[in-house]
Amino acid sequence: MSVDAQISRLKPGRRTDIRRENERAILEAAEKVFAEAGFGGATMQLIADMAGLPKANLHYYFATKEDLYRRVVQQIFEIWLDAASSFDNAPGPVEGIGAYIDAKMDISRTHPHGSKVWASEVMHGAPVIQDYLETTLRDWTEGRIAVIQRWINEGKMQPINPRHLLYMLWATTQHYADFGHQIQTLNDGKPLTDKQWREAKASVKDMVLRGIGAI
Amino acid sequence: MSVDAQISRLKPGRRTDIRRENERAILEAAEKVFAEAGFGGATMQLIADMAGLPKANLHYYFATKEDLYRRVVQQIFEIWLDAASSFDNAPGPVEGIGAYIDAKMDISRTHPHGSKVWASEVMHGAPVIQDYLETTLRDWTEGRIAVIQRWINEGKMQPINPRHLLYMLWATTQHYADFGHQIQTLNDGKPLTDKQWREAKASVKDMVLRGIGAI
DNA sequence: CTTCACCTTGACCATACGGTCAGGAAACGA
DNA sequence: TCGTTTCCTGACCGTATGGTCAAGGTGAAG
Repeated sequence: MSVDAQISRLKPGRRTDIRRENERAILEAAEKVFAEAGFGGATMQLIADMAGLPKANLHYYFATKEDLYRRVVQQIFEIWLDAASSFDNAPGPVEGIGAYIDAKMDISRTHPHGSKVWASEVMHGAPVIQDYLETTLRDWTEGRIAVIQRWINEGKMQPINPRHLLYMLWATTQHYADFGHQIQTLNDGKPLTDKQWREAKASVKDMVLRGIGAI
Repeated sequence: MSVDAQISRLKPGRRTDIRRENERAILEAAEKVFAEAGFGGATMQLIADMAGLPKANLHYYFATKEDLYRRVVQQIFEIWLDAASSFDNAPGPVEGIGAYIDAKMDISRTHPHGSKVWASEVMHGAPVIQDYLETTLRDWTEGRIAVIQRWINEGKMQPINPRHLLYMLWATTQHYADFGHQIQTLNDGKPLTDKQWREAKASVKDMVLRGIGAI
């Protein structure tokens, strides 16, 4: 570690703090605006207002609207990859897939904006993160398919098609974020309560795990 | 008599035809452009080019961009409502829900653009079709919940939460349209073949029907 | 042929947007 | 205190977009 880095760690420094805090505020505002208006409908002015900064200041930290958008999308992808670890080191589908559903449902509740931005990005043909789909996501998917296939071979679940199981997991869990507005409307216009979220998670886990013959 | 003349005689009238044909072409182009670029990213010029008409002509048939968009969204909603009839008059969940999955999966394949437009609309808070959600969709949902509850009471399936079953059906079937690009990327960049679509439908039906204890 | 309703479209306009820039303020090290 | 780097921001610019309009074309009815 360099001397500079040591000093930097001991004394965070006003400068560093300013940059970090402003970038954080901008990314948070951008995530919300991109989610609610889409890339084309979002404006730098609106993001700036929501972040409490002049528009010109945004361009100081993020050169272009695309740069800012790319950062937001990457952020979500990393959160999802982290959640994917729930899958690993599980003795069987009940624990592994159960934990994965729990993790993805929690993210749908805590990061609904990010989920929508991702969905929008993919729906528009993934112009920004196509390389991630072809590398990281593809590798991750193949790995989990192998795990699921192993569970099938070990007789721990029915011989279903692992790929379509993954699609069902993604679709179902992300639906609670992406279509949260529709769900809220069908819930008398009120957001799901803690109890209702627990019920949702339990329902999804029950149907999926029974559907693959794991329970 | 020529074929043209025969067709011409069958046609109700040139005027009506022109309007119908142009509106059809505009709506078809608009559905695609709105799906691929979002409402904010779509431009009337691009829709016009794709429909093969001057931009000013679009505004002759559809006063504003919002009007055109609204028509596109309503069109999809009606298609989905039609598919919902698969649910009715079924003796049990295997036939009713099985047919509904078939119908929704077919729509995901034949109308991927419309599905994306709908998803985008809901994700952005349903600014245009909120009233549909609160009336038609809510009524339809309550009706199907009653049907599912009846099947449960009759012992034809496990006592799962009907509401979350519906969400799972919507999420899973529409995923094949909305996230079609991601699925294609994970399929070596190639669209699903007929065989793969049959496999997808079978997998979804198998997992769902088993998940609710109907098979 | 004339009339009239309907259709077509190039040219145009006001606005809003992404992005730039110059000049100044604030923080920091020496 | 002084010099240097980083940060801040009002004013500005070129462009693209949704929408308008007036003039002209077209076909069917009488």
